[in-house]
Amino acid sequence: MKVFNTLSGQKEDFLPHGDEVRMYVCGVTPYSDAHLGHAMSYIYFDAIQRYLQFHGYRVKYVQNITDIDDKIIDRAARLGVPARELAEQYINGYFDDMDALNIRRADIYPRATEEIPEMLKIIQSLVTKGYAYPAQGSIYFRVKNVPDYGKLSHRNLDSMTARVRIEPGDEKENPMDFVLWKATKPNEPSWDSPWGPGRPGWHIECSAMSVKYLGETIDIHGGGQDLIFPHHENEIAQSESFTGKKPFVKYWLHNGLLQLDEEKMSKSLGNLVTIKETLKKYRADTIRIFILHSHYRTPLTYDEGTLEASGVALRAFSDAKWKLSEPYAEINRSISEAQGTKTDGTTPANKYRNRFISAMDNDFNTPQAIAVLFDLAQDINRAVNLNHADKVIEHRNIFIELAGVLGLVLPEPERESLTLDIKELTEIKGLTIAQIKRENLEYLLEKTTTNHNVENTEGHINYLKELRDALRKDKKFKLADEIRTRLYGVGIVLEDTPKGTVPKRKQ
RNA sequence: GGCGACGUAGCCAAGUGGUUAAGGCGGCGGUCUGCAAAACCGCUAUUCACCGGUUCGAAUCCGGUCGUCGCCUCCA
Repeated sequence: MKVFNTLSGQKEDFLPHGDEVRMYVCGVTPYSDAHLGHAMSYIYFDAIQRYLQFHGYRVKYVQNITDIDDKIIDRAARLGVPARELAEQYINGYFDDMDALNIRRADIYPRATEEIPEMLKIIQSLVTKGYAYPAQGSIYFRVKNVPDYGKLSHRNLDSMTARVRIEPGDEKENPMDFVLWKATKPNEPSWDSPWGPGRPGWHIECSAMSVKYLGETIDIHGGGQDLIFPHHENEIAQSESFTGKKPFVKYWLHNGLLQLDEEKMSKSLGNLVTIKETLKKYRADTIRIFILHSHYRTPLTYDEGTLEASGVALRAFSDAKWKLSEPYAEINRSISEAQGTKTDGTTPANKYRNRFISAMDNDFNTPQAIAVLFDLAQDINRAVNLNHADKVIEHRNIFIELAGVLGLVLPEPERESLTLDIKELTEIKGLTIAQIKRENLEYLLEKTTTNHNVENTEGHINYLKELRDALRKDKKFKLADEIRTRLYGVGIVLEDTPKGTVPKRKQ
């Protein structure tokens, strides 16, 4: 298995320290709703975590929550609520989003405000060792004491310093020094420290949490490419100076950033689409296919056309997975009972699993992994067409397994609910086809097309379907087709199969 | 200015030295169907931004040009 390591700039063999992979991914600062860029990053790392487990590793996954920082304080002050309360609200929203996207929870979500003692311990040690110095109640990290500072972002102090503007009144020794502990300002949350009241700088929490929960050297540290500098660079400097052990992280994995139009999607630029908004228009699986169909290190552009295409792809996956359900169930059940259905890992279908593994072993190539799913889906459909039940079941099992590794749910379409009975229909239901008057049909179509409340339209749809079946039997195709067309107009597709008509929602 | 990445069909997107350049969306033709839809079958890049070079051989390596993006300030 190979992974691309930002530190070396190359693909390297993945050799974790033990049979448990220790993985840390930078989490969010909860002061507003998470956007699709966050979803992208966490979906990638979710797929990585799932794949590592599929591969046979145990994984210990830690993700921090920066629940105290300038933006939280500003926003809370503007809204007149305590910072803690604001953070709590958006942390809950964040977890709702992650759950809705079927992103597995990390094992531990440490919060900055609950890890202050750990951070102070590290800061104290850094001061003692000369890697940090106090200035006006704050503590700064002394970057020039770290000879290999810049190794992750592949730059050196001189080139960085040349570009930095020196701000007047800056108490730093060197403009590249960064704050470990911020002296408190009036009306801000603060914690006691040996240097007076204050709050932690941003970078220190990750060092503290990583060391505390995963140890002094971990296997994977992930995040967006925008975190490489300064955040991760500074984490390395702090952590390695504190522990005296290198490397702090064996493999640095960074995902490319989501673009909106010509720019990076970001909170500070304000050009974003939140996860909640996106989930109103697209299913979680659709979003996942949209994201995973591009490699994690490549930037991806938010595009509704591409999302729509992902939705179409999802429909194909879903249909392939549920071929054994109505109306195919009966056919396939009889065949499978007659022929038996064992799958033992040496079947021809296993070549798909091997292709999937080769793809994912090569720096988590999810686009290729998804291509394998398409090929599998095609094989399932071919087997269904030929009534080869053994083959259907064998391929379907692998399909479901591999789709699951990518975190795709592919839930069964809800068809039972189409049998709801609606009061207004009962009086019409007694009529025979010969008695159906144009007005009755118009009435039903009107009911269906104007009422977009799903609960109340199911019964209408189902009745229209029955009506249409009867019309088709009577060869009244013009009217039957009109029903189909009108339903299509409100997002209902009627598919006629040899075993009957299946109503489906357009994706 | 420094560092990093990218430019592959109408669109999205793999491939990074060697048989016919994955896969998806869209489009076209066919099978099936009363007609559709879905599914299946076939077609849809002699060519990988452009110009040079290395090589028996390059989309893949090297140099240059043009264009795009990210980081260098908080940011997944």
